[in-house]
Amino acid sequence: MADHVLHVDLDQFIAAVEVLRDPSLRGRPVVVGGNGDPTERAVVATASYEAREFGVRSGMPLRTAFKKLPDAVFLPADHTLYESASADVMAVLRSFPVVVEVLGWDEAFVGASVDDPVALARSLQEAVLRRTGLHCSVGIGDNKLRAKIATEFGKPAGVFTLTRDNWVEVMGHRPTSALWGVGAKTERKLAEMGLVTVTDLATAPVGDLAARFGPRMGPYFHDLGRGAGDTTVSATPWVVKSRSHEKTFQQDLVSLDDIRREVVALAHQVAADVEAEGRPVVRVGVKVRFVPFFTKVRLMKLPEPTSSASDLADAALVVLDRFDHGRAVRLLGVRAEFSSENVEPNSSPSTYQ
DNA sequence: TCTGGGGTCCTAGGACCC
DNA sequence: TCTGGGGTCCTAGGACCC
Repeated sequence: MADHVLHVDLDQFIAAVEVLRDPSLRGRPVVVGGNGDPTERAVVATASYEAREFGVRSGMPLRTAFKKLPDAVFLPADHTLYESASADVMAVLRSFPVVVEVLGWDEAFVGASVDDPVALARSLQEAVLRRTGLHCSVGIGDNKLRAKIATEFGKPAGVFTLTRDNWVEVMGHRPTSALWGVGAKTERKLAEMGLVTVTDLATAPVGDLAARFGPRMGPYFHDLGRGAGDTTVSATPWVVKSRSHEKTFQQDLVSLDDIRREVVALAHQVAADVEAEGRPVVRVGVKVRFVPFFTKVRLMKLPEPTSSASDLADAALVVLDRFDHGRAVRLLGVRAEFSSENVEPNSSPSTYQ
């Protein structure tokens, strides 16, 4: 049982990996996203600190970034390179006597029973830097939520501790969107209830929250306000529940023949992932983003589980037929969902106050 | 400034059965 | 002929995160 939860987050991960590959990029504004062509339909995956100074942000259309900063270095996203760098980092973390739960390419929870978690954090940072050349920040908490939030206060390359002892002092006055799990939409709905700060949320009657957000989300938001959360750090690999591919077209698709052909192509990409996964698919979904920009998803339960590429493509076409066509299409996606049976159930989440 | 791609979880409503 | 509730399955939509 871990006494401390640490959250390790690589600083500027993608940009930093690109600089390692090409040291001449150091100190220059670097923007990674799409195919590296700033005139195409794509968004910024990462902007280096130098690029951020000019207002370039991740999620921003590449065309917008180009207008703000035409002299930046625009690079294509190289997933293979980032996966490899990520694996190196995780291996360094696992070389310590700790439990490592990977959260994504550039972050992980670390569970540890130690007397001095700050010293452990410093050791992790030093080892990651020495063996991979990458800087990271570390949050220390008494649960995952607090550790995750703490990391933001440690950036860049620092360590910050957030526990029940300083939760109210550090977080109480901040907007609810400072919480991991509260986005812009929820922040606005909470504000409509008069709940603006973290302390407002923490002291709101849980019944009011349940009435507004439902029997699970209401109490969940209440817990977030108090900083309560899961303490379990698990090294068990995550079992994926679905596989999908989607594609935004540089020119909108108009002809149904083109649309059908692209759906079949996406279904075959998904089928390749499904085959690699080695588990049959029970539902198939199709996503269509129509012009100008509204998105619909339709799903279908399959008559019986299958991994066959032609079955998946046929199902995707059946689902595609259920859309109202007539508008141009800017994005198509195909998703395959695996059965949730025969997957060990998640251990019941424990909370820590 | 025209808005990616890959995931997860929760909610609500209709259909259907008993 | 009209009318109960409860439970489960399925689908669409919303929200969030990296």
